Amino acid sequence: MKEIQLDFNDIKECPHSFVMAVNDTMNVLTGKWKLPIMATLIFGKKRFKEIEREIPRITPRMLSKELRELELNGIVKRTVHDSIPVSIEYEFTTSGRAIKHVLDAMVEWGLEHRQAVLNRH
Amino acid sequence: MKEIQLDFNDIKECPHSFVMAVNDTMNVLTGKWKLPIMATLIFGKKRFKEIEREIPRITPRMLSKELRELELNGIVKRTVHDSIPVSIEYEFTTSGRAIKHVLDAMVEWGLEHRQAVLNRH
DNA sequence: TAATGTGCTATACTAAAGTATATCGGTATA
DNA sequence: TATACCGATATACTTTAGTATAGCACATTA
Repeated sequence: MKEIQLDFNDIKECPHSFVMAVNDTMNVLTGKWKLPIMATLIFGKKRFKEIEREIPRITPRMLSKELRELELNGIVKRTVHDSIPVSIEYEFTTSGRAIKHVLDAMVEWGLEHRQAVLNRH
Repeated sequence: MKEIQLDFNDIKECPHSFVMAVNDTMNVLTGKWKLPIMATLIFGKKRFKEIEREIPRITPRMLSKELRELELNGIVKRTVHDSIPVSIEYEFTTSGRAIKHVLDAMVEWGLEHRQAVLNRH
């Protein structure tokens, strides 16, 4: 996982902590399968194969990779149940679930912007 | 400019228009220099060289490319003043400026999330 | 015993994003 | 006349992101 380092740092008038915050958020959301994966977890815990089945063209490699990134970023919690056989569950952390507010803002702006663009033609 | 097609479509429970809205927003924000460029335009119009000077390591190729994308996406307006020599100015569209609400949500979540992660250790 | 499900990883590849460097036609300035 | 600023574009390259395909250890079901 390569952290995108937006070269924002040198731009005045914008607190450094804000820049870092936006970078953090972008790093969480960037990646082709991040949002589909999060969408599957909205209504609760899911197992690897469940997520895989719900996202049509994803490969296990990508699912594994993106889940690991989400876990490292503290968005998703991975729990190993030591039943036989072991089952493994993925779910949002509290902080991870809160990213919904960002998505809500994106939906709102996206809808408005699409209208604005259409109205110009 | 390649449109990221998040394969979100097949996931039930989420209106298709919402998915498109989030995709639109992500397409606008994705790209290493998009946010730095937008940051320079917050306080008003700027010329190509002004933006270039304010963003330390950007190359003219990338600035040109990202500005063109922002223009195509209806975020930024490009105005050619036919003075001699011509000067060209870039500024936010109304709809473009409104993306600030999304950035605000990202700042808020980013700050809270960073705290949440720190508190766990 | 064979086939199937679970939760992955390894290797090799293609495609997309970003960088480096040079150049261009016009205008203004020394 | 030489130099520099403006707003870029062209070509070639490297790096990162994503895909394709195979396989593995273990357990269950037929």
